Amino acid sequence: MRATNGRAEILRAARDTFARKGFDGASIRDIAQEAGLSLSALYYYFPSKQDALHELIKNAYTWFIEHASGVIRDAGESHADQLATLVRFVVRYRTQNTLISRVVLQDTARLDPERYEDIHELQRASRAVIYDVVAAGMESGTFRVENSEISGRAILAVVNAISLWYRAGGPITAETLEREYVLYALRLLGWERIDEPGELDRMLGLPLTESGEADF
Amino acid sequence: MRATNGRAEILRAARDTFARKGFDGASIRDIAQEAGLSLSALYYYFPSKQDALHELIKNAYTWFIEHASGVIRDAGESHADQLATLVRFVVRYRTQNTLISRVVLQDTARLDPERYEDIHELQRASRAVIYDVVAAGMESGTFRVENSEISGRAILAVVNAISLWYRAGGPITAETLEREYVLYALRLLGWERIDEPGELDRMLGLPLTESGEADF
Amino acid sequence: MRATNGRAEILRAARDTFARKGFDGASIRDIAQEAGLSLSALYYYFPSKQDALHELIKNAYTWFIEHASGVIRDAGESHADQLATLVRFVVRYRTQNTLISRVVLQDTARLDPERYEDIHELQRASRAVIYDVVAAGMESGTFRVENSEISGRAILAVVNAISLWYRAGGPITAETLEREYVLYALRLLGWERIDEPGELDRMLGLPLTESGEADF
Amino acid sequence: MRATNGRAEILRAARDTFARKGFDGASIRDIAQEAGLSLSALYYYFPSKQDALHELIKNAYTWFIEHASGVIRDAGESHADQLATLVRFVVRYRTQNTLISRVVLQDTARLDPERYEDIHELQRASRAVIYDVVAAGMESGTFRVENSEISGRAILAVVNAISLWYRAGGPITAETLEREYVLYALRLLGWERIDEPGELDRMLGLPLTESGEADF
DNA sequence: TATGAATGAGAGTTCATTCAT
DNA sequence: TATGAATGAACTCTCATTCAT
Repeated sequence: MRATNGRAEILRAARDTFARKGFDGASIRDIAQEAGLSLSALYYYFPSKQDALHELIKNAYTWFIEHASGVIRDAGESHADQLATLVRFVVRYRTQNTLISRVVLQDTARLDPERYEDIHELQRASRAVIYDVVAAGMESGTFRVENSEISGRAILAVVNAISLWYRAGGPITAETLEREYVLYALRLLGWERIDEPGELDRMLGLPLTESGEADF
Repeated sequence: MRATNGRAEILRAARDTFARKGFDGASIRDIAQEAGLSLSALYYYFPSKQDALHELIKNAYTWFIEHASGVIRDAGESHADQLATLVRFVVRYRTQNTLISRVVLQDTARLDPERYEDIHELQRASRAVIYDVVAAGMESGTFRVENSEISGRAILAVVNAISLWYRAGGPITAETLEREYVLYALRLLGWERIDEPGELDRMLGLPLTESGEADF
Repeated sequence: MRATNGRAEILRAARDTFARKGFDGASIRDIAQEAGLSLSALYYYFPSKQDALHELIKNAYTWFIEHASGVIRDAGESHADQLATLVRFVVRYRTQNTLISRVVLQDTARLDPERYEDIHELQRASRAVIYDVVAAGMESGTFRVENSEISGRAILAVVNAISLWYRAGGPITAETLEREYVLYALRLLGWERIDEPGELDRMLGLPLTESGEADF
Repeated sequence: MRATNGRAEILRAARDTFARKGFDGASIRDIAQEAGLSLSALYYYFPSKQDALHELIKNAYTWFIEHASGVIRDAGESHADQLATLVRFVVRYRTQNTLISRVVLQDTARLDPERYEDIHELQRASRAVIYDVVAAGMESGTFRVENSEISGRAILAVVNAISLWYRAGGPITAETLEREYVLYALRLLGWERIDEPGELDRMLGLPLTESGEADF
């Protein structure tokens, strides 16, 4: 008899297998083996491979959106502080959840149109979290860029790419990334005070209780 | 002569099909249909699906590396100018070659170990083009960052992501991206002069004869 | 008490599902759903799908044989009257029990050899009911046919086919069928008096207390 | 290398296997084995199991309809002769093509709605062949029944049932069936002259060049 | 050059069935 | 009585690939 919970175990196995081989390259048999279950057991919990992928991606976006809002709220009134905290939060998330991050990045396009619908909305909402902070900073005169979507997307591109190459225990630490990416993001947005002595360190000292570790 | 150039037609079909469905999601039959050829015709030109992917990716990297060096050379001595020109070149490449860009980005990981070997080298060389400019700029005091790999990778992440969302004819033009991304890149590297009046426009006026359009 | 009589409910569900999809096309899950029970509940009552089919068919034949004998007995001494009454009885049965009739007709051949054994006997006995009346009529000079099996089987073919196309509420009523098929059967057997005025009506007026509706 | 024609061989194998096990009970592997081909070879010729069934049934109805019309034409003006010839033709068809007959009878209901559409039309047309003769005979006063559909369907039921029990080489010959069924059919329709001496023999002597053996 | 025919392996999925509770 | 969880075998169908022509 198995100790672990079937459903969660399968999601974990699916996540790992998709991350390694891609959705189409991962067979249901691969996932079953990774989960230590029989092939047909997967079908007891998920009606199809697509459904497993959908749940994985949905959970990831949902978790991210829910926690990101709180993180910004806790960062105070300053738009620069909000953005810095958000970048730190995403860096932590991406470094601590490389596998699901990779799946979301590379396999969302494999969802069939039907199952992509709600994910599309979540994607929007997820991107809006950063776009909104940038837009607010633009209006308040904090950030000097012309288009919050383009600049927001640029910042996202940088942090999202982490999942493609980052490896825990490698030469580049998560802490280094946190520091550098906060610096890059604020420079990119034209917030010159980031280069004043102590300013970057102050931002890295802002409270960020969220560990960034998702529980699925 | 051009009518049914088998080999080229197949590569084009493979590129389009891989871009749309991913390597594992694309069947050889899909490619044959897209190419307007019979299944077996593909095997006359390519011993396997992996070989087609390999050739596609190899061509892409080779073309990029060859042309990028020239682009930098033509940009003159200034490291800032070199970097700006390089960014402009990559933006043009990514906006004009979205399909092959997508394949390289999403399907390089599907190459079998054997065929990945030389590609790995090309990837390195390709990244080195930008790392080297950044490193040179750091040494000369032009750029104020601590790590050329981290900052170079950040810039690459921004421009490479273009292929994931950019659509010709969409609301955001390639010209806009060129301007914004040059701005972001130089700000990110701490080159403050980019925000002086006229400087960005001057850089966008630098000669860049390369169209960015690859011929495969 | 009747609310969820498991066994009976399952038999009903199996009958309906087999009728609609055929034995091999019907899954145990289909039946469970139709019965409003869990999959495993079926196994509490029936050791296998084959057993459910077997019981269904056995019940049908048994019920038919038991009641048919009585019907004939009640019809009096005349072989023509006996046959007419028998035809009427079968027409009623087939129109009122289309589902089980369809199952018996189309799925008896799906019984495995072991379980077919006793059914085979019941089939024989069931057919013998009509063969015997025809044979008796032949001996008494009432019917002018040469082979009671061939002619009996012909009459059976007509009435059995009802289940394949008859639909309650459709343009052709059960009463019409009763009248026409009695006429056809007696004509087919060469009993010319059926065409004398009033004779058919008299026969349709013969007592037939059996409703034809089986209770399984 | 195989001597036989792939497509035809597969149709034959499908026909035999469906006849023996039913559409849902027959696996594609069964058919492949029966055809002496690999599993996947079947898919070279037929896109799906449903398509093979559809083609089988379509061919059968088409062949029948095409030949039946000619048979009636050759039978002369007499509606009784036409009907007798038609019955003889169907008896021959059913005794000589038991397998495809069984498939048509038992597996037409397994066609998916889409593929059933044109078959439905063919069924209608096929039944109309006999309904039309009966109706014509009714109008001319030859036949004394009230409803051509009901009586026509009754005659069809008798001849169609042949495929369910008839076995070449068994105790009952095809010739016997031809004679008996012509007799039954005409009696059933109230054509009393069939019982005049020599009449039945004359009818069985009518020309019927069609062998009844279909070539698929 | 190019194709039609064929194949073994493996894909996702469903099957009847079992068993501990 | 009834169920949730699980399984091995089998299902239809698609895969990349081969080969004779």
